[in-house]
Amino acid sequence: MTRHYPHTKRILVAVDCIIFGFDQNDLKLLLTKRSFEPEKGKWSLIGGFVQDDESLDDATKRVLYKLTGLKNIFMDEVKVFSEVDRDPMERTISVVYYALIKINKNLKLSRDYGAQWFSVDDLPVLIFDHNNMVDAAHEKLRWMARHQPIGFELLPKKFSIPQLRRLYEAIYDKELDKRNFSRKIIAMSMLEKLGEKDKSTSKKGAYLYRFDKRRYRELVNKGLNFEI
Amino acid sequence: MTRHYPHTKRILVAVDCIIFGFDQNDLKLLLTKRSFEPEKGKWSLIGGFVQDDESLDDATKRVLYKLTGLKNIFMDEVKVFSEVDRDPMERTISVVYYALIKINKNLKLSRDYGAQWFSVDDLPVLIFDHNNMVDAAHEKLRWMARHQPIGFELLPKKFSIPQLRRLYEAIYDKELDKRNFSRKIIAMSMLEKLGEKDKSTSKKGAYLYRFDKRRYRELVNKGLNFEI
DNA sequence: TCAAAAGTGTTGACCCTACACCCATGG
DNA sequence: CCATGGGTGTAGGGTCAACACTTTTGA
Repeated sequence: MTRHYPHTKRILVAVDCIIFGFDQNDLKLLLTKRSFEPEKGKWSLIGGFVQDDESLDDATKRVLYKLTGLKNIFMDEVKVFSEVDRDPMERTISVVYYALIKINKNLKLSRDYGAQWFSVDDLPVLIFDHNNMVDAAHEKLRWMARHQPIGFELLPKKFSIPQLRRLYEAIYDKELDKRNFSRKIIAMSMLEKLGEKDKSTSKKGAYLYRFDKRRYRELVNKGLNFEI
Repeated sequence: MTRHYPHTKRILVAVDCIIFGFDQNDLKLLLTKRSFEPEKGKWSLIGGFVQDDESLDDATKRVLYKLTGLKNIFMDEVKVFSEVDRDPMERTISVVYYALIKINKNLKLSRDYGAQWFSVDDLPVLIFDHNNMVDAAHEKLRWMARHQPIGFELLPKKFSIPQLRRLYEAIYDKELDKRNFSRKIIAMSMLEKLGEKDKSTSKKGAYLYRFDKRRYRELVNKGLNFEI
């Protein structure tokens, strides 16, 4: 015997991803050319319908993997967009995620989606309510970056303090005092200083650091609360 | 011509609400006896399926109204629960909201749901993943109450500082220094002091205040950031 | 008159901000 | 040798936490 809840018209469930990356000085996000109707050919977020056998997290991982070839991407739910007419073709609710990835030469984007990086403050018009999704995701990113150590997800494993500062300046769209910033971040003692220097942005070179996740967790257990 | 996206098995979309209330000293939440299969008769969150013609917010408002008779309840999305087998009957994803209401003698709960208030730290076992939903909602409430002035939604329009403090003590499950607390909250100057006193909890009586939303917005525009 | 809750002030520690100069080095 | 970005120290103000006693009044 198969039992069912009472019938309602079908509601499709989708996920859409705001994929952030950081490229030296700019916070960017990845947009794709929509490959199917409606609005085929327009700029849109990457997304997909949730399948029978997957949770929303699974669906998001699948979508991200197909585009970037990466697994274990940092991702976080933002909110659900569910206005009745948001998709003109059929009733679809969409759960928005943001994801953080490291832009570097190893990153090989699938050619299938016509994906392109855009600076967050110079975006094209997107389909449906996708611009609103971006706004919501950006706001959540700012909030989370301030209170959780997620900024490191956007940087290479080894990074310099000035690089980290530029990242936060890009996220907050605000200049930060370099002395205060480095004092604060070092005082949290969750960074491991490496011997090497990064000379790509200056002649003197800047010391490289690594985020020490284990140490961070210890500190949190001792009552540290991260805030930048 | 009707166009459709490719077919997938139907996924039902539901909302579930964690309704918080504050009763003098305790943070409570409202549970109902489930009235349909599966798990009929067990304690559960109040919820409902999203209908064709409503957004998630609409659905949540409808569910809250049917139970409490109230409109304009404060509510906020927490996250989506979407594990494939979370509902044994049929694939259902559920969007969790928390809502804040004022418990008082005007509150007339519908008799249809067998609803009952429970102290947040003395809850029964709930159906499905509802206990996890409560945990997620409670965490979000703590977070939000610290950073946004939502605590007032749980108190009567007129309230005393000690009452407000007891509320925050209940939310954080932590004692707060009454001198520091009242200094801090008054310094934010978003409360309007009224002439009257509340004598229900002491012989001396405590001055009543009102939250001044307009003033609060002004302060935020001037760069205040609320934090308790 | 006493019990019970409300109200109030001070101090020291810490943290945050603002600010300017020297260092290292590749070109 | 000089232009460029990296690195560092200090002082003042503000904020926060810790702490105890007086006030009011109903019972």
